[in-house]
Amino acid sequence: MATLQTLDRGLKALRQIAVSADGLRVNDIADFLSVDRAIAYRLVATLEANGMVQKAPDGRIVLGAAIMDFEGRFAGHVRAVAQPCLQRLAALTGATAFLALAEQDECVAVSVAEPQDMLLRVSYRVGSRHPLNLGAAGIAILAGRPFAAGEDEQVTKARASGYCVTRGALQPGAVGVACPIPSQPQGRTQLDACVGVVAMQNLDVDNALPHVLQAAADLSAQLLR
Amino acid sequence: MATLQTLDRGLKALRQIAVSADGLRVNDIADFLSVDRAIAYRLVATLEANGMVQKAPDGRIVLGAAIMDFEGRFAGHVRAVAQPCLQRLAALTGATAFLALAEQDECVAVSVAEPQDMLLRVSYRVGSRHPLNLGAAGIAILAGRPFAAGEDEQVTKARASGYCVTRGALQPGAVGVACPIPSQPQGRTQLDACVGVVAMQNLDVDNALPHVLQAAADLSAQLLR
DNA sequence: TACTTTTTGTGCGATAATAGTAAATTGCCC
DNA sequence: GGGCAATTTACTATTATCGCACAAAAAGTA
Repeated sequence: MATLQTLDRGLKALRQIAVSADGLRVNDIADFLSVDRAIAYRLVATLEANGMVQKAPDGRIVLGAAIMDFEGRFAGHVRAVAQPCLQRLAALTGATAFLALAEQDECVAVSVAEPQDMLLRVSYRVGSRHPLNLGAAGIAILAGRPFAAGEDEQVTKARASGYCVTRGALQPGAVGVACPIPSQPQGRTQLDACVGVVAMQNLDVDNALPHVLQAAADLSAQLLR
Repeated sequence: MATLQTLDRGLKALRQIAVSADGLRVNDIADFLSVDRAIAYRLVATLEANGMVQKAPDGRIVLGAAIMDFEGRFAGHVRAVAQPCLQRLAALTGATAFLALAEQDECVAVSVAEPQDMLLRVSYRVGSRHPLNLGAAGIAILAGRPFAAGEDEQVTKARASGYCVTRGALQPGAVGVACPIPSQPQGRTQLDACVGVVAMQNLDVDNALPHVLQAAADLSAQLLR
């Protein structure tokens, strides 16, 4: 598949700028791409002309206002794609199904489906957030990332088993089951997201688990090409 | 300043894909850029290789998972830059100062500063959101956008005057003053954001207004270099 | 001040990357 | 299978890009 060198370099630079804590200098970009500084200057100039980056007064290059056009947009897409899958998951497990994304060091519920035929159900508000290291959802997301030194033992265990079960972590009496959305075999992108269900103590974990894993696989296929 | 044609086209395509409701087809991109379809295919292939876009099963091109690297990042930057300015604004007005961004059709509080020396203060939780057409913040953001047919009269008025005052819109007894963050003279990017203050009924609007306007101008200069 | 170093930016010719044509392949609907 | 659209490849002229070298400004140093 034919790719374009100049665009490829520009996108790699842009992403590197995005993930850097306080922006990059032109030299950093040139080093990162292993290209001459002149090229980096022209890449930056083009990114800047499109509003994707801007220069801080001290010369650091940081994200620009045009990034706003992307804020929330992928999450919105994820929500739309995930909804039918979550509804199926909720119906199969009789529990509240959710898809959550990592945002900085928090876990955000992006999409939720509640079972139709239950008298009592746990509701998990879309947009609600909690620390990543709390609850099945956050732990599952961490487990989807590469091993990090000093990580919680629960995370290591969840990475090995592919899922995570917590009881009463966020709410007394609530049981959560979640697993990370795996990356695709040929894909290079990792989603930093998880699917799961949450219910009262009566949740049948053994029944729910395979459905959650299946949902994760389905979503992976749909969201990661 | 020298810009790179290939990168420029790729970025324009990417942004167009982002703002489209349900993705674009290759033909749309070719038309939009006024280039041959073969070029559009190569641009898309490069964007796709970088995970910025992906092809839906039906051929539509939508944003890809790599966009996650940008989600929340610009908002985070905005928050950091805005904080000192908001603290000043809170001190000058004795009211709670906030910066809010539009996200889809909601208004999200991104950064908040409360006055130090007040016994009672209104708190405006970071991350809280409400419909854009409700409250001074949302109306100010709408007023920062170009005129839209059928928009609320309040918005039109706010666009003309450059600010918006609401009483009891979100909470009975609360007064809000907000104004859009203007675009820079030479800039082409619009921020879709607003600054403002919110307080109890005792807010001295005549005193606060110039400070709010000044804060908006300051932030515009800092965020939209 | 003068001098050095770093950072930032620009001409310009050679050349490799791209554009754009046309042709081939694939997938899909009748 | 045949027709049609979507997608990909092959290929060459062209031109956009590369990357050296050079310049200007800024920041540091003595």
